This record gives sequence, C-alpha cells and structure tokens, in this order.
Amino acid sequence: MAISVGILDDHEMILEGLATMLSQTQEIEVTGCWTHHANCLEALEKQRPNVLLLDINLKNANGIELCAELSNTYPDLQIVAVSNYNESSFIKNMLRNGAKSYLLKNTSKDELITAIRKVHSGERYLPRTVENILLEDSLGTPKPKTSIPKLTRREKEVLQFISEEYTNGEIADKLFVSIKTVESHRTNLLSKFGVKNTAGLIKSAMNAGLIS
Amino acid sequence: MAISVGILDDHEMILEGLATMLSQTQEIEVTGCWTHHANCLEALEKQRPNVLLLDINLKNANGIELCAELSNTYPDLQIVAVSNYNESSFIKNMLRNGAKSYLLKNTSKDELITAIRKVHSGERYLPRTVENILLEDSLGTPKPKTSIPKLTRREKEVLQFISEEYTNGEIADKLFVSIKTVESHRTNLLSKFGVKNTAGLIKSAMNAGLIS
DNA sequence: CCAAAACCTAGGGTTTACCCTAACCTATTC
DNA sequence: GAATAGGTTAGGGTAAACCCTAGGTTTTGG
Repeated sequence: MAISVGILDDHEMILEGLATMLSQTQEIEVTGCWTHHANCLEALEKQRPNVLLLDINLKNANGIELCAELSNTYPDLQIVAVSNYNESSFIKNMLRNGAKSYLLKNTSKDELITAIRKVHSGERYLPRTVENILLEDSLGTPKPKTSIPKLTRREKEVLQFISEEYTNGEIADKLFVSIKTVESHRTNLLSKFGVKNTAGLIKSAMNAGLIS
Repeated sequence: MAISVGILDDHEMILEGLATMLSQTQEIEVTGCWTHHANCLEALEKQRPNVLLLDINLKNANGIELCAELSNTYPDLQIVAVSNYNESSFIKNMLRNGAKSYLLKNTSKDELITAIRKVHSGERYLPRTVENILLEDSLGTPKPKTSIPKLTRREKEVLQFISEEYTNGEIADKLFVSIKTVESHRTNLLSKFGVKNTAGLIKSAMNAGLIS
C-alpha cells in the first residue's frame, strides 16, 4: 500500500517539482496538489492523504497557523513543512505547531522521500542542516541578530549621516557636538548591531531596512 | 522543430518543477538539467540549447556574472533568468548582462512557456509583475543610473572580505600579500564605485547585488 | 611582435575610525 | 529623595583606513 501524499504550495513551479520527484517511486502516491489553501482544506474534508507537504509562505494564508489548525483537526495527518526560511524561529514554530519534519527548498529527492517515509511511520525527521540550525540556536551562539536593534534619536541621525558617507568630523559639525561624541554614538551603533566596523554596520542597517 | 532548453538551478526541486512544466508541451524539449554550473558549462561546450533557464543564486557561483559570461561566449544563446529576488537591482543587472527575460519563482507554467517562446524568437519578455518593479523603481528614484563597475578578480575578493568585516591586515594574510596591496585594491574599489569610504562602498555594492 | 593598457604589488605619510573610560543630565522607581 | 538606568557628551591612545606615488607583470590590440 503506497503512502498517499498531498501538496500545498502556491508556487506552481515547486508544486510540479515536488510532485515529479515523488512520482518516481512506487512507494508514494500523490493524491492531491493545491496552489490555494482553500482548495486544500476542501479536499481534505473528502479524502485524507497520509502525509501533507505544506509550504510556509502562502499568499493568502499563514502556513504556520494553518499547520496548527490542520494538525488539530486531523491528528493522524503527518505534516512535512517545506520552506525557504532557514531561521530557527520558523523551524521551531512549525514543529511546535505539529509539523513532523522541516525541509528547505534545496532538499534532494532522496531526502524528500526519506522524510515522507519516516514521518509516515510516526517518527520525526529533520535533515542535518536543519538540525544544526536548531542546535546552534539553542547553544546561544551570539549570531546574526535577526531582531532590529532599538536606536536612540542621536544614533539614528548619526547612522543616516554615516550612510551618506560623511566623516565623524563632518557629522560633528552638522550636529554641533564634538567629534568624540559622534565617535561614541558610532561605537554604540556597532555594539547594538553586533558588528565590528562600518562595513558590517551598513550591511546590517540596510538589511534591517533602516537605511537605503 | 522544438525549442531546445537547458536548465541550471542548484535546487533539485525547482529543476524538476521547471523540467516537468516544460515536458508538457511538444513545442519545447529540455535537453539538459544541471545543478552545478561547472556541469552546465561543460555541456554547453558540446551541445548548445536555444534557451537557457538560469538561476541567480547558485551555491558556488554568481548567477549575475555567469550570465554576462555566457551571453558573451554564446551570443545566440537566449537566457531566461529565474530568481526569487524581486529587487530591481537584480533584475536590471541580469538584463544588463544579457538575459532576455526575468521570471520570479512563482511563475505559472503558461507564463514560463510564453517567456521561452518570446525569447527564442528574439524578443525580450518580462512579466507584468517584473515590469512594474522596474517602473516603480525608475519613477521613485530619479537617481543617476548606477552602472555596475567592472571589478577585477582581486577587487572582487577584497570586496567580499570587506563585507565580511575583515580588516585590511586580515585580508592581506588571507591573500598572502602586503597590507599595502589590499589598501590599493580598496582605494581602487572606492574609485570605481565613485564613493568616499567604506560606508558608501558597502551601500553601492549591496545595491548592485555584488554582495549580500 | 611591440606598444599600450590594465592589473597586482607595495612604501611613506595623513586622516579617520575605533576602544576604554567617564562626567553630566534626565527620567523612573522604590 | 537617593538609587538606578539610559542617553548625550567628551578625552586619550591605538588601530585601521585612506591618499599619492610607482615598479613589475600580464593582457590586449594594431
């Protein structure tokens, strides 16, 4: 008896990819593909697959919430999260909400099939990559801060001027303070962003959307 | 005569998806799928498809540079960029570097086939979504066009290290050259980007998609 | 095949960024 | 109404970045 699998992902491309990869083994039968979560919910009412591959970032729904909802409604439906996000917060949320596996979108065919097999037999399955992300996170590695630091008024002003290529001296003139004051704000910025120099500061601030 | 298409994308999932979507029309024949750019380059030597679907973020290569390289080497190879990035800088870079189309990864089968058909007939093709991104960009910021400077091998290396917060001394050790040499490359980078210091350099390089 | 251009290399000297420390001011709290 | 905490202001000293110049090597083009 083949494992029946449903797939929900609003990227047609990914959907085709997943379905094709799974169609190459007799062990698995894809019984449904949906690009809209509404269609998926409707289909699950009638006929339930053993396993559901679930994308996190859906257009009109939140994959994380949907996961909780589905695993409540259908406790014996095994959910495999499929996502681009490799941040530990997403992984933890999905697992907490009932997903039994979490795969990144660069997963190979073999790993995909392994995950489905494991999950179907009631086990949890995480690829090594994903396991490492959780591990590093729980070890409290002082890593790239995903949260945007809270800046004071002066720090925001100084950051803006730095991004406009002004030197500390020029900024000091603009703000009517000493160069040393500007340097202090600058040091505090480095510290708040957890970076070592201007290069890291600008990179982080741009990624945080604080400057453009 | 079917249009021959090659696909380079290091995500097996996407690769399968694209190949499957294209296998459903007689008009198109997929003649090669590669997850590593080295394999792709090798294959193109022997047998050249009409159209190449090219991912931007490859693991071991820069899709933007690869695009320039390929469209120089094979002027009659039509390149379709496939990417997750919807930032105008990426789009512009790819088009500037010879890509004839730019598709996001949520593209439908129909749009994919349309793009390939148009591109094969020598036209350029951009989905409305992508066109709008470019339009908004050109309306929003009437800034002097930021053409991407052409960097040498050393300059690219140094730029990468700078963006990773290494100092000139540390970079010198990594490259087995004098600090003074690294400083020279650095000065040349500032000059090529037309900026005054590291802050401007990182900002410009990020906007140009050369670092992330 | 030779000249021109571009690239990699590096030194001397100046300016700027960064670290450690600390005073002062203003809220908030107990 | 002192104590605590966060913010703005600086100083002294060191490390790093930046400017100008230039020789040697590789690439390019007529």
